[in-house]
Amino acid sequence: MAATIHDVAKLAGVHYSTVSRVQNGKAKITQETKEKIYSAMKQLDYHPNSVARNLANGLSGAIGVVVDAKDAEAFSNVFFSRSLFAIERAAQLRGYNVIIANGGSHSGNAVESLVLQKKVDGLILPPSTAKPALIQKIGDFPLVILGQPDTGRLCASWVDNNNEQGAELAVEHLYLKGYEKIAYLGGDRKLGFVERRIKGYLNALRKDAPGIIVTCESVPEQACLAGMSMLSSKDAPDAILCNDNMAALGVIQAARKLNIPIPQQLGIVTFDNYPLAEFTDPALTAIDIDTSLLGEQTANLLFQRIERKTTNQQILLSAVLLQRDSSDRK
Amino acid sequence: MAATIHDVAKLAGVHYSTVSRVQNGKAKITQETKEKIYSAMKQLDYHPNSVARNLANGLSGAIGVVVDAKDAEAFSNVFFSRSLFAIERAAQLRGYNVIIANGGSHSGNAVESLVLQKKVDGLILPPSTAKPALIQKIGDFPLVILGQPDTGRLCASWVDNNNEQGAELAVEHLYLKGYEKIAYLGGDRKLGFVERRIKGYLNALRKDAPGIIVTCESVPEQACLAGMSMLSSKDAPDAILCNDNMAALGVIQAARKLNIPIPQQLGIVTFDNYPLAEFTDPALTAIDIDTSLLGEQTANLLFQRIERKTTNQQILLSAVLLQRDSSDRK
DNA sequence: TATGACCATGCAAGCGGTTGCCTAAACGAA
DNA sequence: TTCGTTTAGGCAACCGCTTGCATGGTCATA
Repeated sequence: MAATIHDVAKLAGVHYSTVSRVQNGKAKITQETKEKIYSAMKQLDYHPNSVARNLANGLSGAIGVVVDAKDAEAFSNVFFSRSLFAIERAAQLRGYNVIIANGGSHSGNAVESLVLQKKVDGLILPPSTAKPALIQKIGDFPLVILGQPDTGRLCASWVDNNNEQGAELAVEHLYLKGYEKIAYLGGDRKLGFVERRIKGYLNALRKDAPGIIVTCESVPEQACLAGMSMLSSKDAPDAILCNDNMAALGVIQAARKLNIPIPQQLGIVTFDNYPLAEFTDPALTAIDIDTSLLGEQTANLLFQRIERKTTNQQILLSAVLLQRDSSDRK
Repeated sequence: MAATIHDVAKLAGVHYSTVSRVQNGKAKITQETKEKIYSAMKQLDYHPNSVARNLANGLSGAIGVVVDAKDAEAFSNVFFSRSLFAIERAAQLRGYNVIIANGGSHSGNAVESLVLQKKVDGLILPPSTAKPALIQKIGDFPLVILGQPDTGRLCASWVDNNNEQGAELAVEHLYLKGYEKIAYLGGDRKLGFVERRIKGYLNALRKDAPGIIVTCESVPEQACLAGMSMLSSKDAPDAILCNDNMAALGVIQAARKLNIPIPQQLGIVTFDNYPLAEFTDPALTAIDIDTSLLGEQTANLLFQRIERKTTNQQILLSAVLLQRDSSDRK
């Protein structure tokens, strides 16, 4: 059986509350007493029981990261997993554990159970789970949304990358490279981040340029079809900003079928920098986000909320452009 | 303040131990009493405090999944994240939470703190973390290794996919397709699973066939170099079994540079079925593993160990071959 | 020497549950 | 009616730690 605080106290010849005080450091204790206690701890290989400690001070010592995944793919989602990595690191630094919970279709329940059963001190949620009803239900429980919520008037903290600015960056880059007619392909406009990307795209277009926007399912086949029809129309674009890597793959296929050389006659920039993007032929110029910073900021915002009830904050992180071959017209 | 068991008891007019008994279901309680209690619970929106419960019965209600990652990439590793998904699902089904912990370089410490501070009831470790010293240190604490440990004589449960059989499957497939001289490219033979794949490869080669094995760093550039030298040697292979998707990408590049058509003059099969593999040109025939089953089995083995101290078990899951274009010679 | 200030440590009441033991009520049999 | 059994549910100790309050000892000042 593992040693408890009582064993340490007995061995050190002090009351167990003294041991507790030495542990938490807050309270003046004689150097002599401290040393007796430390040596007893060492001797017994004492480690405080975190469950008991949490019960006593009404905490759980953990934060929950909720995923909204029907299948394993959401977990493999690079955006999610890289952020998770950063969140975990930030949490470890602060002494918190990270509990991951998949809600799937009924993530509301998973969330409620985590909160109501006091399993976590704070939550990180995806926008899809952070519905107003839920937010209201759990009151002012500390939570941060990882991504910008679709419902505009949501009273909550969130951290997101700046999709609008990312799209502007992409369009400006294409103009700079001498492309003149830029289209947007892919995504589902019902999704908030897609709409924001499109907004940025439209913002950055030249005054007189018509927006060409075609949405499609996020698989290469669909994007290829959409790309072929776009590229063979009479006013075909000479550059395409793709909503994701799957769309970009489809466009590459379409261009290949139509014998349009990339980047000479068609420039491509894609959102997301999945490992994939680097290894296509040609390699894809990508709008990348600092997922590590994203996760770190998210976690830190949450810790602030937990430890001293700060007000809600919203953070937007700028995207950067990774220049690769698909838009590198000399 | 959230309602406690005492509030429920008071409202229902019974002793709080009775409420506890109704909750856990074990004990005969009059229907009438039960109903009073249920209605009080509903009225107060009572949810048991899991921390208190855990303290009382000496558990933590969570399992730990340890990752050994220096950077975010290990988290994005499809093998890991898909397994994690399945582990989480299995855990949720059993009422356990999943705590993820990244050890990084000193994962030993993370593991110890989880165990010694009673934060988890069981652990899932990668082979890199499951060193004999650690295993010994935490005694017979329930743990399962996700992957086959490199140290042969390790007294522990583990679950892995059958790398040896996967390699055999690949070689047989290539022979069946009419390829005759099969090489193995990629990987680091210091890693146990690479060695096991190579063993399977050698097993399946025809009696008189010489093994051609070239290892290299797992990036396309290195694999491309290795592939070019292999393919331009005087006894070049007509098929290559790649240790991973990066190696396969490199081989595709090498073949392209040397104008060797795939699959007509060169067949390729790769280990791992990352999203990437499907979208190369040509699409890669891949040795795939059921990561979902892998995670589920791992979790279930752990729960068995936690709930009734079963003996250690080792499970090997068979790999399957996903036929795609890169080996599809008609 | 008496007085108060100060400080290290002991004491005990929680935190919110679980569970072994005990009791009183209910019931059946004689 | 009486006694023995059964059993629903009350009682209280316990899980291991935190923390407000009480206490006794030390020291400086008057």
